[in-house]
Parts: sequence; C-alpha cells; structure tokens
Amino acid sequence: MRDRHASAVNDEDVPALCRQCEARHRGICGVLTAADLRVLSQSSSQKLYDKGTTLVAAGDTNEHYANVLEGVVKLTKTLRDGRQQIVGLQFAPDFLGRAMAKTSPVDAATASQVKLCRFPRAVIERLINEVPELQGRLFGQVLGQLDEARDWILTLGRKTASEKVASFLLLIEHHIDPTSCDAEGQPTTFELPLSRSDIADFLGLTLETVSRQMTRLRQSGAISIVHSRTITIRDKALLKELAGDD
Amino acid sequence: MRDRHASAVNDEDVPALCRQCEARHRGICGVLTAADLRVLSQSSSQKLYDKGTTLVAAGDTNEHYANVLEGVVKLTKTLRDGRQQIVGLQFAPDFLGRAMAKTSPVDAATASQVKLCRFPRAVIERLINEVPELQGRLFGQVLGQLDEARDWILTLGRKTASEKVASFLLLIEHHIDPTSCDAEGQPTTFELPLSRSDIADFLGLTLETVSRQMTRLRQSGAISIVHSRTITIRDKALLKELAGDD
DNA sequence: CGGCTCATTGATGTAGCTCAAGCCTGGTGG
DNA sequence: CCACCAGGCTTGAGCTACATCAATGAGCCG
Repeated sequence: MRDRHASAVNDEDVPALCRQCEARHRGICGVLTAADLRVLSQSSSQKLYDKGTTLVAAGDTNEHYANVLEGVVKLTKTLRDGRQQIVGLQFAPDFLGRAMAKTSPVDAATASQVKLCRFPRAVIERLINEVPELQGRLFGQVLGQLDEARDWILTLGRKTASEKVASFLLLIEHHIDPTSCDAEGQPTTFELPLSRSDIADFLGLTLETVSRQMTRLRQSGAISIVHSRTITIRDKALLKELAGDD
Repeated sequence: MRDRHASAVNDEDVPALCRQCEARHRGICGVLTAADLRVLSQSSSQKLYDKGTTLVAAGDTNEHYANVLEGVVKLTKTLRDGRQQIVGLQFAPDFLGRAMAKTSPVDAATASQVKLCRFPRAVIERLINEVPELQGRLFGQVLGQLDEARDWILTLGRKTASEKVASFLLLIEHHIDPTSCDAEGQPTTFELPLSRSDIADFLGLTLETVSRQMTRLRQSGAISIVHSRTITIRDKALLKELAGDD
C-alpha cells in the first residue's frame, strides 16, 4: 500500500491548484497522495456560480461530483403545491454529489456565490475503488450529515420559532468559524450566507417570523444586527440558552 | 479475494442461527461468507427486549453493535426541559450502532418488543477492515438513513398535521411490507409499532393532535381503525394524496 | 371489580401564518 | 449628483392550526 501521507512531505509534487485548497486538509482530498491529486486535477475544473443557480435538479443524473470551496449550497425538497424546505446545507470543504447513486433525491442550488471544484463522475468512482481511505472519508462526511440532519429534526419538531432562529445563528457561526467553539467571551461578527427567505425555508417558518425573531434576539441583547445580513453575537452563552438544546 | 457469494451455494456451512435470518439477505450479513458468519456467530447472541427498554443512552460508549431482527427501535433526542423528538426509526434488518464512533449522539430505546442479534464491537470492526464490501453495505444503510431523515425534515418543516399523520402511515406500511409498493388496489392491514405518544414524538405533534387526525383520516375513508393500533389502508391513492408529497 | 394504561373527544388559548403596508439599501439612469 | 426603482427586510393587525387543559371511554390485568 502506498504511503497515504506522502502529500505532507512531497509538497512540491502537489498540483498548484490543490496546494492551498481547503479540501486537501479538512476535505476528502486529504487522503490522496500527490500522485492521486495530479491525476485528479487534470480532469477537474474550478468554477464560480452566482447566487441562486441550480446545480442539480432532483431526479437528474449527475455526471459531476464536486468539492465546495467557497459559499454555501442548499439542498431543497418541494411539495406538489410549492411549499419548500431546505433539507441540508453544504459548506466548504464538503463533498457535493451523492456517492454511489446516479440520481439525486434533492435539488441543489447555490445560496450565495459558490466556488466548486468539479470532477467527472468516472474519475472519482475509480479513485474510490483504488483508495479505500477515500471511501472512509466520504463515509465520515455522510455520517456527519446524518448527525446534522438529526439535530435539525429535533429543532424542526420541537423548538419554538425563536429557539430555531437562535440555533440557526449558532449553526452558521460554527460552520463559518469552527475555531470559536469555546471562545465564548468575545463577540464574533459574521455574514449570513442565506436570505431571510432561505432561512425561513431552512427553519420551517415564514420569512416574517424569522425577521420578527431576529429583532427579538436583538432586543434581548444576545446579538446585534449590523446590516441585516451581518450579525454579531454579543452574548454567546445567552444565545445558547435561547437555542434550548443541551 | 474470497468468493463473497459462497454463502448462496454452501448453505450447509452457514450457522444455524443465521440460516433464515433476515439480515443475511437484506441486511449487512448478506456480504459475508459462510466462514465469516461462523466466526461472527460464535461471539454473537440474540436477545429479546421488552417494549420501552433503553438500549443506549446518548453519550454512552457502546461495546456492542447489533442487527434489528424484529420490532422497531426508536432513536430520540431530548431538550433540557424535557421536550422529546424521535429522530430515527430502525426496522429489521437495520444495523444498530453508529459505525466508526464510540459514542452515540442519540438515545436508542425499543418502541415495541424487539429482538436483536448483538456483536461485540471489536469483532465487527475487525470484520469491517477485512471485508470491504461490509463497509460498503454499512455506507449504503447510512445513505438510506440520510435520505429518510431528509424526507422527514420536509415533513416536519412544511406539512400540516394531517399530512404528517398520512405520511407516517405510509412510511410504516412501506417498512412493514415493502412489497406493496405498487399493489395500490388492495386494502392492507397492519399493526402500528408505536403508541400515539411515540407517533407524536416522531411527528413533532401532541398525542391529542395525532389522535384527532387519525379519526379525520378514518372519516375521509382513506383508512379504517380496526383496533387503535391496527390500521387498514382502504384507499392508498387517497392517502398519498393526503400525504402531500409528490 | 377496581385500578391501570392508552386512546378519544371537547373547550379554550396562543404561536406563528397570512395579508398588507411601509422602509431601507444598493443599483441604474438621467 | 440626485431621482428613481426594485428587491429584500421590517412591522402591524387579524386569523387559524395546533397546543393545552381536562374529562371521558375502552381494553387489560391482578
């Protein structure tokens, strides 16, 4: 078996494209050797998408997989009569595209501007067979998504509107800045990657209710709203309290 | 590589315990050889649990994995103040116990009487490394659970109470009798493995609302309630209509 | 038979939806 | 440079679906 950590030592062999790519560390490319990366990067292409672009529609056969490098991709489901629900969010460096299935059960669209690194399906699938660690990494990502989905089920089923919004803010902050897990003292400011209407679709609420709960959170002193999309968490402990979960 | 389908031909080599086990066909044991099964069955034990037994509590380190052979296991999450939500249901022949993680993020309890086939964690983990197909099978199960979780997110976030109950009945019927996918003409009768209160915890409703919606579904002619726990679906097309999804 | 648990049904309250009106903010063109 | 417009956000008033509280009923076991 090849040394799966060669990439750490032979950094000059790593394709320029991959060298400072987030997916090479926290993402799935972290288990690939410099040689693997060279092969992969030859057939991969980075691409920028505007906010609101549909990436794949439910039922489509998708000829590409991709890593999310920047921005947020929303996975949605829609009922006959148009009611819509976001069932998942993908942040960098998540892997996009359902492993081992030709068709997607969800729509995928960009929630913000998004940069993807796209690979042809065949290349990835060959690589999965050659590199068992790659399957393991993908498995790990799916397990993580399942955990998030289950947390979200609790939120949707049992929390009040303001608890939902508080939980959402914590979720976004955690994804945007995973380091700030414990630094509860400092206020942190960040930009929401979703519109009020997207947030509503994520939380199973209406956009009016989201808006009202945001101002209530502001009034409580937990957050302040710098600029409608940019939020600062002033009192993280309080926000967690208001989010309700333990 | 050993012949992974040997179990089909050398049936006499298969341990008696496994011979008519559902997990050997649709479950994860389907990728194991007779030899694997013999090793595994030596350290495995079947066990029957009463309704309402806690199998693992969230945060526990769990020294056993298991296959569900009969009954339904509910995975729940609870908020500080006691509000509870079922975040997953496991039917036979699902594999129970989070692969590749020592602690569970959820509580697991029996919703009905349950029969498990339990394996020590170490044995399963060795087998996963030896048999790549086993990891693939587990991966497949987790992907299926993710799909179910996302369907449920849509249901929780965007459906009305009666749509939720209708969806639930279809879900249970599908799990109990997967054959009846298309035989929409015939009425089918089955036993609900969950109490009204469990159904409410699954749907993010109160048990009173569940009860009311059940009688409304009965009044609409979609179902009839033979015995509070035993339901017959009289008009599946109508029930699907009432469930709302496409 | 009384004492369980579980399910149904009713009466009332309320969180969040709906409809509707204003309000920023950023972009575009005169 | 300002005037205007459009899209996203906020705020308000009233309504409805579901929760809550409470009583009754039906099977089941000791």
